[in-house]
Amino acid sequence: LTPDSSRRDAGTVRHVLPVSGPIDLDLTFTCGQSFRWTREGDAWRGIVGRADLLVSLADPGRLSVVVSGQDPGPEALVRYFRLDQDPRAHLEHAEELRALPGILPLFGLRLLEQDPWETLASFISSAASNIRKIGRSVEGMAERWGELIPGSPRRAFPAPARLASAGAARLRATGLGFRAPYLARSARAVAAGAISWDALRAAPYQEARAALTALPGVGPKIADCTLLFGLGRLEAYPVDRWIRRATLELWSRRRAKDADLSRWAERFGPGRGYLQQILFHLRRTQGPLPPLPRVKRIA
DNA sequence: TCCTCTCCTTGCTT
DNA sequence: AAAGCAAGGAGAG
Repeated sequence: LTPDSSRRDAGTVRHVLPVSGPIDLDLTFTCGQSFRWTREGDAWRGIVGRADLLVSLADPGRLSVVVSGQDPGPEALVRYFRLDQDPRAHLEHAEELRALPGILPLFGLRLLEQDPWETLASFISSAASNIRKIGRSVEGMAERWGELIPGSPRRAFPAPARLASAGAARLRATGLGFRAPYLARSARAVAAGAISWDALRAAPYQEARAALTALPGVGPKIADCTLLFGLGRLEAYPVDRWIRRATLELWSRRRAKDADLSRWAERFGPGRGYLQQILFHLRRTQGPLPPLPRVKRIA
């Protein structure tokens, strides 16, 4: 335990952790990277692993985390919130975007390093859906097949084998729709050991991406989301409808395809996943974006 | 091989 | 009320 960690009452622990760089909890939890966080007054409550967390800003630069259930410990919390990294360090190659009105406050958006399986399953559920509905699906799966979390009314996200044995029909009944068979089959594959998360963390980006797209219901976009949000691969840059719109508007590229946009984004460096998340949020909340001064054309 | 089109659930919005 | 839309992917042609 750090000097700032203390036991409050039975089964509850509080950690107070220093934060490097800006942090905006509202942005971080609503931007669509994670689906189990809800606002509770000035704090945010969410499920991480087998823990129920209540997160708030204790004072400037310090994060308070009250834990029920299985305590991840301060080190794991630092990793989950990337508290030791200033998000702005990942945006060094995106100088031209500082000119965009309203972008500076978005640097408080922090990419979370989440569980890879939960991330994969969540984003398989996300195809042609929306953030609220994805949240309901994820919560529904946890309610039905997740393990109990002591001290919390909610449950952990179910392991691959649990969803595999649930089967497509029951997943469909949980609101997964046409994505249910994809998720059931991918769960079976993961439960059978078809994917090694450690190998994906270490592999070259394109290889890791190819391994994921081999799963049913996983195309380039969902593979990139899994790499970015679940495997700490900040060079992943998921291209979805919003990023497509934003990129076409900012750089006036009307005929570019998704693969072109992925390649285009390489210019934003190894931390471009951060930029993707910021552009995603910017485009959704601000509508059409003004064209930037032209620099280079998409190949 | 690559492109384009359609279909696939569901629920909320217009 | 019908149509559009929502962090897409698979399959056909």
